[in-house]
Amino acid sequence: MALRHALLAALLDRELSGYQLSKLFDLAASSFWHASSQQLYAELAKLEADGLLTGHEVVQHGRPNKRVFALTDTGRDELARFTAAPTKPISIRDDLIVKAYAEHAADPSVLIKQLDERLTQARAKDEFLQAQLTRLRDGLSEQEYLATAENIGPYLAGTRGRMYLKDEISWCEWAAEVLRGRC
Amino acid sequence: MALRHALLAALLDRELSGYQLSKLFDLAASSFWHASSQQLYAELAKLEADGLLTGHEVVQHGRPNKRVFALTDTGRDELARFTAAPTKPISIRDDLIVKAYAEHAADPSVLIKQLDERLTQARAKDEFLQAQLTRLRDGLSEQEYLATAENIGPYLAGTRGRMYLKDEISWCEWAAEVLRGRC
DNA sequence: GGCCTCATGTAATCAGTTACATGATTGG
DNA sequence: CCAATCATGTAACTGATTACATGAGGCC
Repeated sequence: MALRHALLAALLDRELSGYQLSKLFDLAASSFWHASSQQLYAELAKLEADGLLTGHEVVQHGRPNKRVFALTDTGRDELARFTAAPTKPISIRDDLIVKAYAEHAADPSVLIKQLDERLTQARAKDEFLQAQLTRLRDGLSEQEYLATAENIGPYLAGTRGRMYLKDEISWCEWAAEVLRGRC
Repeated sequence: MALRHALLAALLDRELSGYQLSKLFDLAASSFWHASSQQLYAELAKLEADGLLTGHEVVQHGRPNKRVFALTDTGRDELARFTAAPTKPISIRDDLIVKAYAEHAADPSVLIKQLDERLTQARAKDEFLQAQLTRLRDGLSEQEYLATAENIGPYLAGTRGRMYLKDEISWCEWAAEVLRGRC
């Protein structure tokens, strides 16, 4: 039930369909949580069955109809309860770091290739995310935005996502450089 | 089988027991992978059954005997194969970021408390990890160490871990400050 | 005598991934 | 007519967590 609260948070002040949520939780697009569409539809059904969400059909023309979901009062309470509960720290579980750890057994060029690939991916994601944050700010400076905006949660989360991506970028650059220097 | 390769990497140039590995993969201590002791013993058994590791009893006096594990040639090959295979990017799945995303529904003071707690944990972990890295360098500067040391893998991985922790520290500080400024 | 570290597991459950599946509509 | 986007799932499996369990020895 880990995705559960991420879904409640995503639906906090808007209604979204499973498909729209699958865009938000997309691996490339999500700064705060990732989930596959299959997992999303399954969890949405559970959340509705548990009374934390209500879904209703939206008739569309020119494209298939959809079901959008909204928080119920119970859902809102559950989200508040979750927020107040102690948070366990996580650890990164990234195969790329394991590969770096095993550098001693690896062909350096193979490892460098992996680092370069990740670097490219991270740069692309960072650009995307930066654009999203800029759009959120809507012309305001960060300071103005954070002081005045109604709902800054997504901006706080997105900023954390960008920090992670920036680390990926600098670590990959640095590690690849170190390895190149040893060949 | 995700822990699998982390275990192979950890045993790359030393023999360790399940218990020693459980220290290495401890939530507070692990810069590159986390696993519970239960999971470790289960995975070690599988790895031995699959012929990637060999275990042998070490008789101790003053404390219980232990079984230490070493890589087999097959295990070493598997690790090389793993390193060369494409690496999927991961996404952070951190409840704390979800809580920040849901800031709009939360009591600010509750969220600030959560950020402060995480901040304290991250600082403690970072100090621990910094000490580990310093010990690895053994008097050398980072540059010297990285240029001359035999096996720099753990240092590369540990550095990534520290970057993550430093982000946690600055993000928690920043977000808490932003929230305090809005009360 | 009680708590901590060392040492190793079993069993049940939960969370997430992978593979497979379907069908409508829009745009080139 | 073919590919892309919109829209929603089922089923099998893998990986990780949680709860429970045991026993020896050292230290205060």
